[in-house]
Amino acid sequence: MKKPTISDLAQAAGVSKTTVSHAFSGRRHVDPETRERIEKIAQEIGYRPNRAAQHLRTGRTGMIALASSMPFSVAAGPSRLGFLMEIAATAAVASLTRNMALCLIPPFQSGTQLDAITPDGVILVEPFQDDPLVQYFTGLGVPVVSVGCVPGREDIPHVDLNSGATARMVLEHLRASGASRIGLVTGAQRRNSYLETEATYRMFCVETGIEPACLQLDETGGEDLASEAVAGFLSRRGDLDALYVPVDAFASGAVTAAAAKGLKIPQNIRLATRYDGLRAKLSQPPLTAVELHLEAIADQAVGLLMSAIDGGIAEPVSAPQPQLVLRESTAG
Amino acid sequence: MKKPTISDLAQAAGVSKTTVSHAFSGRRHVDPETRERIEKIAQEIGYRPNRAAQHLRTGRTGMIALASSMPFSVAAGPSRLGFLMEIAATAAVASLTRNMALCLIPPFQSGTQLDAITPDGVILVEPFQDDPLVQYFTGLGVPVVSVGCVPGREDIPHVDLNSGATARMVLEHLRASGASRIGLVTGAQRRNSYLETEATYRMFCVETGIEPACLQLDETGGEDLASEAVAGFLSRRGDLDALYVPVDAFASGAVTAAAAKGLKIPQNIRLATRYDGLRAKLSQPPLTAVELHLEAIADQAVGLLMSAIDGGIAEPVSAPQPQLVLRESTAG
DNA sequence: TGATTCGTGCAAACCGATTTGCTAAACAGT
DNA sequence: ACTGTTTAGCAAATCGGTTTGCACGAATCA
Repeated sequence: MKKPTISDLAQAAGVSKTTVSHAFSGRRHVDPETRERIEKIAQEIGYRPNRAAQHLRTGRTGMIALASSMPFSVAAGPSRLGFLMEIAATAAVASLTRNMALCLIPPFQSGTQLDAITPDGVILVEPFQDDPLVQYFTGLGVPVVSVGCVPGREDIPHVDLNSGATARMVLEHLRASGASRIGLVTGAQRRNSYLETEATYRMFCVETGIEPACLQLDETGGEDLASEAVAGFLSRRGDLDALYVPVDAFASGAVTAAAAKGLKIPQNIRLATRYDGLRAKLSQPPLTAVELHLEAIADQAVGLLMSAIDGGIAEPVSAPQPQLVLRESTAG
Repeated sequence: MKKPTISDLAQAAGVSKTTVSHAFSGRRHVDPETRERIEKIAQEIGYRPNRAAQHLRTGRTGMIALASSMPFSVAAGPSRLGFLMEIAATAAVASLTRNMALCLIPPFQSGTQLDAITPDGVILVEPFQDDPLVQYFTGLGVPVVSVGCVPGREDIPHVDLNSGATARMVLEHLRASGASRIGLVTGAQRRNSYLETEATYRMFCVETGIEPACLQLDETGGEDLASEAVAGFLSRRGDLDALYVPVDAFASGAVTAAAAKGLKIPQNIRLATRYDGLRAKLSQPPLTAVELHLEAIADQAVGLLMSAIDGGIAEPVSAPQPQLVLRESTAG
């Protein structure tokens, strides 16, 4: 009644374990006829290699991990979860087609026991500078790739989110739709997307003669903090007629803030965000956002990680061109 | 430079591998003094047991899986993801504190190779009758627990979602808020929550003399199908003045349908849903929903699974009492 | 013909833990 | 003093694969 082992299969096929192993791995040539016979019998008796035994010998666990350094359930909560989980869903499929399991790493809590997880590699979603997760895994010798560059660690393979290009696209759209004084609201953490966005914004301001207006918010504050802070921001900078708020939870807060101040969107103030999740879609009015192609990005990240694991050169890749999703919040 | 093994540790501590193993597992007594020395040295040399080796010997992978039989990215998409992922987030933490990894199983595609995943146990979220995932894993001898009973498989340990009680609570609230003819919109799949909800609804109708009005929608149709179908439903049953729509994506569709027909919520028609996710919160108007305590439920599910794995008796448990979250959509 | 290669397959070592059976010493009870 | 029991610890078998080194026959080559 026990699961058949390689020995059972070898015996049934009248060959040695070695031959069976080679037949499956292809690491040495075996007679095609023999191979076929082995495969047929394997089917019949329902043989599946024991992962643990493979792992023990090869050192590969057959597992990759997905981690976000964003607070998992706190903070922007369901919203950021959306972002992470869209990636998770695709990554899970991509992993499985490569015969790997995808496991989830909840937010890094000091002293967390990550011992349970010994992945062959890790995908980090939008890590920040000196992210402890990066340090933990690289210290363990586990290959790491990130979605969005790790600031200061350009050596770590990553899927480039093109945040600069995204920012420019959004800013130019805002201007084309009639805005002349555009403000920027980002997170206070040092994530690459924020840094690139800010840099591009400042450049854009210089080019167009806009006086920069930046607001940086602690991510853990979430929507509530944003609605409060943006209200204050709009009071201080009463001249603003548009906001680019990449973090969608903050954008939700901005909508509330505008409403509280009696500002109409888009008549008095235009608003655009980045991640095109439920928040952007269900907002009143719906928010102009950016289609980031998260599915493709997740696929790329998994592919990148695989080649990093296989020891190949894992050159950073660029995500597909982001695309504007025009909605009422920036209607000209 | 290699990772230290149990032999290295044994040698360093001047004992045998056996003693080291026992010192950690506690399966046999070792002198407290010896144990302390071993632990101290383990710390120093950074010893961690090799999971693969443990797995091979014990048959435990140290991994549990979370699967939803709901289409993962299709269908209700981000919305259902919300439901699943709130559970995933908590379950991941709960697993890790038990020194287990949580891995994600994307939707079951025919012929999927789930070989990559050989978990010690599986949590299924709202499975339906004859769910292939149930059959797959039970066939493999992997313990299964579910969030929401598997219809027809009361023998499988589960966290009872109390969908009947939830339905009654919502229905009574709708009536108390002034509705007299309440309709029900559920999914066509045979999930326990739908079945219980419908049964309770019918009973409620008998008790209160309401003529039942049920609509069942294919889940894969998502919000779009719902908005279309609910519009038709409302035309056919022009007398309805309230709807209970447990699936939040369908509830979103219902909102659209009502708007299209010029019906005001809640003045002309009241609307309540179940999962209190982004959709309910961001809807216009915001929807009355039910706080299901998904975090607690996820915790319970993990606990239940652990005892099922350890061979203990895993009695079904009941989720915490659901609570109404009153919002504008059912304002009296 | 003898040397060399190639194709095919086997036996045995190995990966790093857990677990079983055993020994030797210390201790207790009569 | 003798038996019985506990205590502490070790050696070796085991889990199920992968990988290395070698053997043997057939084909190729000089």
